[in-house]
Amino acid sequence: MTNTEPSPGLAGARPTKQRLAVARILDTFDDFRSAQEIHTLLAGAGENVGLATVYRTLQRLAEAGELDVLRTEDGEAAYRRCSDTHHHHLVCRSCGATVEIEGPAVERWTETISAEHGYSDVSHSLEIFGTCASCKQ
Amino acid sequence: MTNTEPSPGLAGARPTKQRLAVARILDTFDDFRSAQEIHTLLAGAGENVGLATVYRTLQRLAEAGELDVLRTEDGEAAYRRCSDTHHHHLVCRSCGATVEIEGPAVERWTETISAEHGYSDVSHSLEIFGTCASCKQ
DNA sequence: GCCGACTTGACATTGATTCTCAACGGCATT
DNA sequence: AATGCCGTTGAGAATCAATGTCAAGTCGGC
Repeated sequence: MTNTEPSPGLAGARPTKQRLAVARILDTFDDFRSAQEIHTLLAGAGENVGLATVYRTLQRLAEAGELDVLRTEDGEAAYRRCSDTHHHHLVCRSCGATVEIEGPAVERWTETISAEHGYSDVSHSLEIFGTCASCKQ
Repeated sequence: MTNTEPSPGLAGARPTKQRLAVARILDTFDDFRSAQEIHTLLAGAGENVGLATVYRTLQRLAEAGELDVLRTEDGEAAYRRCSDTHHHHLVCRSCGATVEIEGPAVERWTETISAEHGYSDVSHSLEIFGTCASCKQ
């Protein structure tokens, strides 16, 4: 029997050299990085992956829930690997350090609110930006 | 005595024709509109205000807290007049209808969390996107 | 090894936002 | 009312992330 479930961490996509490279680089950091940054990181690691491919791959992974996406305060998308539970982030504005946060209360709250107003098909985004202790001084 | 407090709704900026036009148009809708849309609305109203000026004005007003800003799911900034209390939004993905939401609990929660992790200078963004009742069917 | 379907990458393009800088317009002063 | 200072404007160029294009390359099964 052939294994129908291909390489892990790739959302079922063909495990091409490029996608593997992206998947690998994602393990080397644990804060949020923009697609452009990731592209540069790859180049620095000797892996020449086209920018478009990086975008495509990140998007696919994000859709598949393999990655967290967030919009920085100036509107760029940033990615990182995430645990599979739904959660939010506390992000340092200057160094990018991230803390994963769970807020069951918030989840319930948003659901109640949207139901109350007749909204369905609801998604929400909650990000907290601040300056972390070490960047403070 | 000279009135030190200039025109209202302009964040203390000089009340130029352009700024007044922007301020006025903001009163004609109560959902979120992108800068570009606002620019077009102005043009449609016969007020020819430069795009750059629209951007500058909106930014200034937003900074002054006269406007709410939010990032749509695809990263564009959208604006609208807001009440002066801090709050969040429940936005319809398809028609843009907006409900203003207050969540003292969330405010407290974010503050506690960030303090817990040593983050200071904290701001947060919480938006809920969904499909409103009328767009549902 | 061969083939069709899926991927890639270099490049062009879009679209929002910001920058530049000379011309302009408030406004306090004379 | 005229003057000068300084903030403001606008047209276009410049940025920059993100997406589209399409021919060339690659994967995996047969």
